[in-house]
Amino acid sequence: MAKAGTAAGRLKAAGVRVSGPRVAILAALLQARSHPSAEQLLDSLKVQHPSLSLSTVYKTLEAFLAAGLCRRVRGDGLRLRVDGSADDHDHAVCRGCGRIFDVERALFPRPVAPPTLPSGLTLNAIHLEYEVLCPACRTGDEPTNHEPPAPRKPARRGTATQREA
Amino acid sequence: MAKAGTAAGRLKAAGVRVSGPRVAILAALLQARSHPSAEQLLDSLKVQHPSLSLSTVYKTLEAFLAAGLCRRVRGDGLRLRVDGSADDHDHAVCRGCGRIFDVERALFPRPVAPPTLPSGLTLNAIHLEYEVLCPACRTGDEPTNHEPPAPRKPARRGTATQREA
DNA sequence: GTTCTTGCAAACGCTTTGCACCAGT
DNA sequence: ACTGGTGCAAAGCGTTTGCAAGAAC
Repeated sequence: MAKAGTAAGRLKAAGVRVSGPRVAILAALLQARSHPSAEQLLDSLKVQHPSLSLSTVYKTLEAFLAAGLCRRVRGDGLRLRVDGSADDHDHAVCRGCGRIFDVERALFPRPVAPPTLPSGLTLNAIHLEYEVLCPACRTGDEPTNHEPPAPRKPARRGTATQREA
Repeated sequence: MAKAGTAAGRLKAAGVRVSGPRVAILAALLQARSHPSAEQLLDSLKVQHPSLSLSTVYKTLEAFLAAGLCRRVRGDGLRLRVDGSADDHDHAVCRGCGRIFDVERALFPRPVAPPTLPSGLTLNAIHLEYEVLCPACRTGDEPTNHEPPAPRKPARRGTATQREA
């Protein structure tokens, strides 16, 4: 039986069927400092698992998400990004390059839950996200693209007063 | 010259060229209680502007975003949703049906900004989002889909411990 | 008259799905 | 032996783009 800390062990513990691809994907996820997209995961695994396909990555991630083995990150908008660490923390997204950084939740002391939301809404969770500029993007004033191959259409157009909610 | 409050007036004030479609789209945006997607906007305008095309809606929204006439909302994930009201407020997204509700910012008294983020990140903005259950989705325990035709793959799978960041 | 917008159609990127084969239990 | 994961290819959805005709300035 696999040791508790290993990827295989975690899979068993979560009740997901163990397989080569799954172990590899989970391992990559756990050791990833970035918050990889499906394609980034595939790329990082192509060397050891040349036969691995993108659809397997997606299906596997869906299984992991359902099992609570990773979390979905909002990030740059229109692409799936996952977070291998299960513990609660917030995210800081760089406006320039789209990279996602982990932020200790304690940094932003959040109230215990706002009294009542309008029109009978039941609060489920509060999601907090920091929009930041990372060191690399700050020095070079212009968005210095880095890690992620830049999603479909991230922060471009330095023209006018553009804002984001 | 168009009156200040009208859609045409706002367009002029924002320095965007005025045109039939633009006036119509902005008007629809301003009076929309929901936070429409591009396609929802198109649908709501098809009656009065049958020739309006989806690509025009997208291009127009991009112009509006750049001019600060509306804001992008994170919402349900993989679809563009816009918010016609320019003033600062937060959003509550229903986990069941994906509808987006406005929330007064005052409801969540946010600290003035956390001191420092890790590794030299410069704070740009803090985004706050409530994950809620709306009255309709709460009574019918199962996600009672409503307004938006349900995006690609929103909250489904009642199976396991699924979570979201 | 010049510049920008419109609308069509086609391309695009990311994600999902169907299906036959294969591996885990 | 059975259930469920894998990989391929194709479809799907929302969005973007190229281009010619037309409208705003």
